[in-house]
Amino acid sequence: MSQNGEPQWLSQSEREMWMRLVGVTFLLPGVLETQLKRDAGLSFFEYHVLAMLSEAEGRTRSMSDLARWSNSSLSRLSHVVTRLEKQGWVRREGCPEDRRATNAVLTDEGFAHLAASAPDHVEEVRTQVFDTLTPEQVAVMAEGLGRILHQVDPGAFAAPSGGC
Amino acid sequence: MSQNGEPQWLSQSEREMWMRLVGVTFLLPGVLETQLKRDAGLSFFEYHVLAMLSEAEGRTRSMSDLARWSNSSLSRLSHVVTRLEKQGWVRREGCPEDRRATNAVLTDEGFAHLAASAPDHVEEVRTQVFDTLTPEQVAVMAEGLGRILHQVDPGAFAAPSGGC
DNA sequence: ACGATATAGTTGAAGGCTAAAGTAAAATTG
DNA sequence: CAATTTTACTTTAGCCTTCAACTATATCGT
Repeated sequence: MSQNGEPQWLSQSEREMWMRLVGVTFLLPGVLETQLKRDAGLSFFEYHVLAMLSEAEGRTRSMSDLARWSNSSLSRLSHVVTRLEKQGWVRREGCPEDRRATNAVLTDEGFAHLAASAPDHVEEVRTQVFDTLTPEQVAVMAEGLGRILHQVDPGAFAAPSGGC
Repeated sequence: MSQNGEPQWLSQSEREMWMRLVGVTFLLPGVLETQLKRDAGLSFFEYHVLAMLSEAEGRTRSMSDLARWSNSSLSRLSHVVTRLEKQGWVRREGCPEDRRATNAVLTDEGFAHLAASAPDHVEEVRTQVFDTLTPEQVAVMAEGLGRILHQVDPGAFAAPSGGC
């Protein structure tokens, strides 16, 4: 704990942004998840995992890389991949070169399910987020959010593209 | 589910912002919570509930209003208030005027604990978020996040200030 | 090459969140 | 004014996440 004098409280403008950022982080995932759960039987996080896999070379990533790309701990990812495996949307494969590693592979069924779910999801994202913003706001927010994300986790989205 | 033709996919710029917003919503709460848990024994959500109470008239809000101010469902809030009550930081009081309603009141101990925790928390927020942003970015992001939040939940932060 | 350490991932238990159902009181409607 | 509906909140059960412990393999230092 710090032992300073008066801390530097947030300015009015910072406070306003902060309250809204907290609101968005609390509420937006739930809203998106409602649509996804209803239409695709997926949680927001599960969808994101499938999406990150679908964009990798060979639709394959090592668990560690997939964890980085989906902003999650390895433990959380492991549990979720187990569930996705039971649904037949993902398959685990051992890596021959490094026998500690496991690759997660998006199955054809998983890809088909993701492809079927994507249009409605994107439409929801557009409705909830981008329809309310100007292109200039999108550009500035991309920059600002990028800085925050880099501060919070310098390793986010910084992984190779294929399997192990 | 929609039955349109090709959906309107995200542009490059939108996609970039989207990935980063998802990253921030997934990771930022966890980072702040690590500090809060260590230094104050509070989850990020619990801290936020106490903070919203501390700013209300008489440090009192009805459960419904507090739920709106803390971006949560009534159910989630009810569970959390039960925990905070066990710690002695919040007290429940029935409302005489409307006997369905319950007021949550921040106790003196709760206020003291919040006051003791606030400086470190604000410093962490500053480090993780505001130190990386220019004032112009803060202003634009406040505006953009406000639009998203209003779309996601028009009722957010739109409640009276005192008890029931 | 050997021991120590780091990396990759899984698992089980504990606790928190969500959704659905339940309770009770107020407001509305015929 | 009685019946219905709405509002306010709590509770239970099930699922998900987190945390800590564990296994196995690879790498590093000497």
